[in-house]
Amino acid sequence: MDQMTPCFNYHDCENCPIRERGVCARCDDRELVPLNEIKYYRSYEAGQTMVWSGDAMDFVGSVVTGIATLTQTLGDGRRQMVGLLLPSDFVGHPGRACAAYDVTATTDIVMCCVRKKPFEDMMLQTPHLLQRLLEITLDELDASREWMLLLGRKTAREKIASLISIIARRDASAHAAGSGGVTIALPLSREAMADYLGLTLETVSRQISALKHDQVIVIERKRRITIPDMDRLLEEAGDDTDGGMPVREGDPKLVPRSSARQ
Amino acid sequence: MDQMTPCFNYHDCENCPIRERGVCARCDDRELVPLNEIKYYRSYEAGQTMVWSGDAMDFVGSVVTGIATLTQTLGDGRRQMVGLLLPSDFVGHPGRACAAYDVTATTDIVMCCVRKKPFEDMMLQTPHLLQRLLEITLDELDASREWMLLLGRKTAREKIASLISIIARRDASAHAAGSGGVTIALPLSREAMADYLGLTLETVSRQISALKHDQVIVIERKRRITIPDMDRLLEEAGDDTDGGMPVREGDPKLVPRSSARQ
DNA sequence: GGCTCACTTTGATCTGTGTCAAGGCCTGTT
DNA sequence: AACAGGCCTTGACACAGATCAAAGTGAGCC
Repeated sequence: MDQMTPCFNYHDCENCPIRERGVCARCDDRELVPLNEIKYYRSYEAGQTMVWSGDAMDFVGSVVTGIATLTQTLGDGRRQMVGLLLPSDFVGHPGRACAAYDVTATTDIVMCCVRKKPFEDMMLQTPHLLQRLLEITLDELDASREWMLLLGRKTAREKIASLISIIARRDASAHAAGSGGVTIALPLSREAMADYLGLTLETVSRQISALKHDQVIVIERKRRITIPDMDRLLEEAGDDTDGGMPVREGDPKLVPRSSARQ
Repeated sequence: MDQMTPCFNYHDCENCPIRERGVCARCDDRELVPLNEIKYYRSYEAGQTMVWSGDAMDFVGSVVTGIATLTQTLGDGRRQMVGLLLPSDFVGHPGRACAAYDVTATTDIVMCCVRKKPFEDMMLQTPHLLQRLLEITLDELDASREWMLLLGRKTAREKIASLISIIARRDASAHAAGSGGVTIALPLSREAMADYLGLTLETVSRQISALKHDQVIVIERKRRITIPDMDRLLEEAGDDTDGGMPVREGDPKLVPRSSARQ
């Protein structure tokens, strides 16, 4: 339902930037041939909504370059981002006719698409495709469950620290800064971060300021930060596998109760 | 690491209560033969932890009867339930050695298990198994994303109403009560509900009392409630696809901002 | 029947984060 | 240089839900 402006030509999959990680990663050269024939590229501009939740969705696709988000919306407009799509991530639900989320381009983006029916047919004949899609989906599921822990139980400060550390971990372009630190570009506006973290934009801004004040992060430009001490940041994120003394089992009285978010 | 007390005998899969919905649902009789040979049953008592997060997990399995939960824990003890396992649900991550979550039996439970290695091998040779597992995983992913919306953006009252309506929808044993209402058994303690919803036990209790006071639900016994008017409950849950007037696009000023949970 | 123990409810108070509102800071335009 | 329009930050205040505390309920046991 949008434009279709292929902005560059990967005519063959050989040189595709996501060859190693996409749904096609396990396919051998022979299997790539039919895929090559039915795929097509689609590009969208930053800010554009690629798919509306509830609309018919007749294709599936992979992000080749750029970043997109999956969001869900409540009747009254409250929004929650439920996924962040980076290059090689897959969009679409084989076997389902309608989109379950809004998909929005955060940056200019290029997708490698296949119409749903041919994709489903091909999947039935190509175990390598099926296997890889299962792997990807299982990883997504783990990631979204980790996010549930963040949304349900972390404080605003921990949420921000977690988001930054996740971006730092996934951002291939993150490169070491001067004194052993790491510099990253935030691909999201404060509002998008708020939608991701289940916070308001103001709280996001305040917590970023607080982390800056406490020198956990250094603000280069609004969308560019450096992390002088990654361990410190991970500590702030709260999910270091064990805060210090190794507890578990033992006297249940020592185990604090859940919650603590408010 | 626990007991292995098969408490009943489904020696063949034919009569298995989850034959229609489990990972094996798409397998034909021929494919069932090798599965039949490598599967084994395992049962656990209510309250027992079946798997500890981080421990080696050398099997995968499906819930045959009973209910279990997946939970994640932060270093300081804050807990978040990330999945509720009902009969036919699948546990385990092929291709991963360690469990990512604690798995705990909520009721007495029987699992149909297969050691991981044989399962993986068989999956490579049995597309029907692979296909069904992909379906199950995609559905899980959708469910967990819906839950992210709940955790990030719903109020306590909406969370409780959502949980009750989800249980009502999934509970096969839910049967019509007298005047068109539905009666269900809550399979969870208040504390478990709190862990699921990202709330405290006290807030759960208060909101249940409030819904009772407002006659959205009727409390039979503490763990048994009836829903006189399902539509009313769904309205309280907040995610009716559209609160009334069909908005979207149009004047952006009319779209309220996100958040509203506080 | 009375006791225990686990679970649940209810009350009083506190606090983290939402809400409302005002400015500040870039980047592009004329 | 001045202006406009997006973000982003900061402040003051409100309130939903957390926390601390105590009492109620009900099933199992002697």
